[in-house]
Amino acid sequence: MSHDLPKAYDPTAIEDHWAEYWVRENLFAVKAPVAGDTPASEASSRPCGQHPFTILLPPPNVTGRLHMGHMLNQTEMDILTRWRRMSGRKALWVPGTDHAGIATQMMVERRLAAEGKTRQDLGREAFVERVWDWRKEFGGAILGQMKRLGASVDWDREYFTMDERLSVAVREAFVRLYEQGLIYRGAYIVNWCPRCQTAISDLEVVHEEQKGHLWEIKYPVIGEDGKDTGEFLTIATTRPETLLGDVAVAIHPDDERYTHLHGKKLRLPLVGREIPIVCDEWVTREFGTGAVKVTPAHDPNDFALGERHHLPSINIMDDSGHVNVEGAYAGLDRYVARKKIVADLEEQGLLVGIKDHVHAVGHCDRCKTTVEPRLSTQWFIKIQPLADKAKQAVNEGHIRFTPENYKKTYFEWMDNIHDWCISRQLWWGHRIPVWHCADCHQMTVAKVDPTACSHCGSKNITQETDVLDTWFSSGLLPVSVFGWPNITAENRGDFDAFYPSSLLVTGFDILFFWVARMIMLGCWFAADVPMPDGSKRSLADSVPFKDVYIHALVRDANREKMSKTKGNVVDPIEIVGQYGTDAVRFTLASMASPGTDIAFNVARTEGYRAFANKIWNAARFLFMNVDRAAELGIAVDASVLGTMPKSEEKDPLEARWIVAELQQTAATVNKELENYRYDNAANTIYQFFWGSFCDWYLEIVKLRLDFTETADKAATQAALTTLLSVFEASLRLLSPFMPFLTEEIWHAVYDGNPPAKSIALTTYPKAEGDLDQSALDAMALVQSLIVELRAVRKEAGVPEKEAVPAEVRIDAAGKALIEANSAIVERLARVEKIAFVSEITAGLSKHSTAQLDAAVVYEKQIDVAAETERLTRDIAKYEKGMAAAARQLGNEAFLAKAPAAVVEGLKKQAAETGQLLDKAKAALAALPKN
RNA sequence: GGGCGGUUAGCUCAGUUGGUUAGAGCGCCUGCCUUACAAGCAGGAUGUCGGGGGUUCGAGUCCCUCACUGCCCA
Repeated sequence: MSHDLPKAYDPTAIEDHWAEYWVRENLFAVKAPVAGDTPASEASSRPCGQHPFTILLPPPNVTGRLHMGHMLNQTEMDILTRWRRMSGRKALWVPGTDHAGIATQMMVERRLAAEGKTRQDLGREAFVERVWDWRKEFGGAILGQMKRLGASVDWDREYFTMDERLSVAVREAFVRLYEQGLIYRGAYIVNWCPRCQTAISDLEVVHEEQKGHLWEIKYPVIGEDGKDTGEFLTIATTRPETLLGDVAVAIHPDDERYTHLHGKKLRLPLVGREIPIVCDEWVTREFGTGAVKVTPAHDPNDFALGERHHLPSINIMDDSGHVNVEGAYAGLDRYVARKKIVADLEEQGLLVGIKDHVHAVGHCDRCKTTVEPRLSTQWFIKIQPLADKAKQAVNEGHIRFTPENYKKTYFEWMDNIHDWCISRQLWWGHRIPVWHCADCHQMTVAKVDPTACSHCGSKNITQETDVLDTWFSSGLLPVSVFGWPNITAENRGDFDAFYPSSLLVTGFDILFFWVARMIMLGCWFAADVPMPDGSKRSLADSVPFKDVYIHALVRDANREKMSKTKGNVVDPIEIVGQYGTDAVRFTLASMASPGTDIAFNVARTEGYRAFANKIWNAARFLFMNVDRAAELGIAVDASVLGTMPKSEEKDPLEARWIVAELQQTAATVNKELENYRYDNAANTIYQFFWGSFCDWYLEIVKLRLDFTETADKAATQAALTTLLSVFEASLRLLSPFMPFLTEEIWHAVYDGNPPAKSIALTTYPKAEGDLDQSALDAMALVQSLIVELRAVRKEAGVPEKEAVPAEVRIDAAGKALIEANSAIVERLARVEKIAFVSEITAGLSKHSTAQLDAAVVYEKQIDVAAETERLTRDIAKYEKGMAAAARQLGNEAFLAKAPAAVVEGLKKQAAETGQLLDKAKAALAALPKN
């Protein structure tokens, strides 16, 4: 690595190289501890900081491409993982993908369709093989993108939910739950997607408000004699086509309009079937006509009502949403059937009215098809026992949510949880380990494929065709990636070391899909794994993770949700190509305030690319000086690198100051990261690097870098040493946020002989020892003088390059400080000589702070108008401040009740403002009148 | 219908348990190619903290209410 850096920072020139290097060198792999390595006694007595930091990547869909949400998610995880690793903890980040049942099957079916084939043409086995082929070829895309972005994961541990070892866990979990009586099979109303032709869970249904109609239909009342009485009962429905499956009409028992109809029967229009009128308090009298048709096979509420009244269920639709009952509507699509039925009703004079009606309609999360509630035989998990445990885990504080609000959302859902439909009518996924016997019709549930029925011994058995919901397998990941269920004395090292994981970082959109289910399944199954010492595992040790950090959504610059249809999707890889990974990461980090959505604006990214460039150029400046020093035989002692820089009393002010600033910055960054305040942490570093290090320290240190023959070589060397050590520590501080840039420069700092393979393996800066407060105070005064002198120069119209004499009024201590550092003031404020006066010479325009007055001696006429405006504005500001202070200080109650420090502070401030006000008034009065 | 949030500078957002006269970045205006950086340097302007009421010595912060707005669940 050479000190020769191009003038402008070009991320594309360095990023690919480091991304490949990190993977190739396998830098972030964490070896599996040998079982018994961590005896229980040690495990429980380890100080908290020594626990490995373990984090699981929320598995992206294997068919997916990286989007901005992934990048935010991964940036946050990478920052924390790199930070923890550098802070001395063993840090393990496990990556992987999930098999995405429906999405992947769809993908492969689409390819088959291009060949003019269907999956049925291939048959199940050949089709699944095709999916594996597809996965081999394309399934790595999203992880490839992750590699490019430099995620510091352990690639040796990459998982895929269909892997053999994870499939073993899925089967084990199913069998155990079944044996515990928590899995059952039955005919219930489920959400059916007619396009995907599978059941989906409640969570996979997206409800959308939609304009529809409320059709009012007359049902003829049948008399005692079995003939129509001529009377009608008018029902209201949003789905007239399901009339074919009606088995009753329900009214509220107390609805006086219909009391006379109790016990009567109706004739189902178009069908002719006799159906009863039932009374049920579930009916809302105010809705529609107060009479509702009951179709148990096609509506969950009707299903429940049907159960209560022992009504039959008539399924009128097939898998694809077409009418499957004989007659005029047979084979029609549900919406075609609706039209025809409405038309027929109208023709028969049974259609009373059509009203506009807005209602929520369920759509398939995956393909947006309107979901059909449909009676079918499915597999369910009896969720309550698992939910109870999962609630307890959060209730007792074993799992913490950030932001905390999500705890409430979690409980809200857990308290209203329904049994989980886990079967899917797909071919791609974990096939349910149940075998049906053709002879005794019993089911055999087994971990190992059986050859005979466990009940009658018949060999005439066939495996269940349904597969499991993908979330069933991803819900098991926290236990399965660390070896469950095979936790034996020999191979339990991973589980002992890494379970429970430390943290889960994810979006709120999968809080229920995944987070809640991991908690349920994790608590349930881990509880049965004894602790390393053989003792029973507590709930605290059974949870899948200790912390959950929920991040927000990445929106576009106008705060709109990104969507393909709107065309406002920002492709992270594309943006990274333009601005560099580091700049995009920093953008996301600096805006990642918990609970707030991120409006992604490239203007911001541009700003952080500029930041990267700033650091790049600071490095160039440094190297230039190191090289010049080397020519004179001045070398920097490399032993100061890699540590927390220190300063001594004898060091120049700027050296003591920048070290103190670095201390403060490191302390703040560590604290903010501890609290998941990526935004505060990033902004603090930005402020330090640019606002303190570059704007002030570098400018001052130029004074010390004297390479002339007469130079004080020791002083130059000391300055260079501080410069380099602070810069190197700053790189380490920034590294989790900008890993590429810092890696590149860090290697250059060591000129090809780095003490480690990567900056990511060095030590994170941490505040040490006492803070040099006097240096901070002194520098603040020097800075304020420089700022005022610059301002006053500007107002006096002094050309930028010209140095002018200055006048300063300040107390004795201040004078001593400024005199000792006059070279700094002269260089940065561009003044040639400082005269200390008891009063600024009349006629010079001056600037004042509470501590000092400053002016420059310059011939140019004062711009009276501008000066008048400025002073008038200042006076208004000070007067407002004085009024506020007077109001409070004049209040007896305030003086009596407010803390002394607040009162003192206010008094001091009021006194300072009073002085500034007087000075401003005097200055205004002294302005020449025109 | 139930629940949760948001409303602070032109834009995007901070603002810890109430405490001194409300902050940042970007953008904007002015002047500078000052040998690390024009992706830069220096200086500057900008707010009835959504409206109303209350508690308090003191409210951007706590309570009530209204308005607008976003999300989740049914």
